[in-house]
Amino acid sequence: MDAIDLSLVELLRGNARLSYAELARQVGLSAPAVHERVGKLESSGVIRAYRAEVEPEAIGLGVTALIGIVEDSGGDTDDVLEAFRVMPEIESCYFMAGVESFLLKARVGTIAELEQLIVRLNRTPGVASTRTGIALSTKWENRPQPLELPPA
Amino acid sequence: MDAIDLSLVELLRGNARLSYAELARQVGLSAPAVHERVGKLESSGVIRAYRAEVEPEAIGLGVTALIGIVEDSGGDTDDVLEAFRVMPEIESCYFMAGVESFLLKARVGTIAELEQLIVRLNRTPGVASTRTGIALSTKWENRPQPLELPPA
DNA sequence: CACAATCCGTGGACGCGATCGACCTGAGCC
DNA sequence: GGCTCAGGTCGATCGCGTCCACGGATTGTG
Repeated sequence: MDAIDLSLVELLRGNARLSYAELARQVGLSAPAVHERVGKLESSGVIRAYRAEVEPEAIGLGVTALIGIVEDSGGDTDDVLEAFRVMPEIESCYFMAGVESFLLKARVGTIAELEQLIVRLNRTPGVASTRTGIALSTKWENRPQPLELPPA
Repeated sequence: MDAIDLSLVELLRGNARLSYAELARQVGLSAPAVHERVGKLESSGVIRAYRAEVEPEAIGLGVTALIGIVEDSGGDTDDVLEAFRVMPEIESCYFMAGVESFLLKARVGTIAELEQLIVRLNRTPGVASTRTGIALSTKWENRPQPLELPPA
């Protein structure tokens, strides 16, 4: 991970569809060299995926909720996790410090669907209680932050 | 937005670097037709961006926090928002229903940087208090959910 | 020190993909 | 029926992706 790798990562975070030729021009290498570097970034797991970011309303997912989960004292955290994993509405899942073991970001089409999701969560073995907050609007999301070179 | 557009969106959410030729094969159209459709999806705002998803630790952002913000009764929400907008550590910003007006997702390199961020947030005019939760681990994040065709 | 091995790059070649323009077809409308 | 328009296909051109052979710097070693 040198400075050129960081530049490549930053460029691809801004626009994942840049051609290798364009990346090469930006970082001052040849296209094959960039191709190889990006390949290594992918296989080493630095770059996990390339995703199109879509307006959620346009695909029928207009309701965003953030849900805190308190675990049962007797529950198995891994079982709870697996139960969450198969719920497609849960887009993000963080394991947290604090009373609430998990914080989930979920997206659904309607409030009714959100209600059903919450019921399912509360019924999940190992879940003691849930606390749901509704996002009235998303000001921004997953904004890539500018990278700074690590102290040389 | 017909079924083919939805397929294109779903394919690009899974892999933003698919070629137009490959997309064309998948949806059963010609490459120029796909090119035009995708162009329209972009300019109509359905597709907002193409981003490489990067392992945060690899770029020195190993600490993730979720921060609830309670606003001052006298504060101006827009001013608070603008103050948040210029803090690059804040990757996501949701305007919420409930006592906490905002929920922020922030990423920093160290706990010390998180401390500084929280201090800055508390000093921001219009902010009455903050409540910070630290993510011990991210189980998954921004998982694209499978699209279902809207009821025809 | 000389040498070999390795890493990381370049340049050339070739086939595929992106993209443009011309043309075709079906639906909606006078 | 005939116009118009939207949205597609086809064909051609040009640039890009990708493979390969080669070269220079760096490092480890007898």
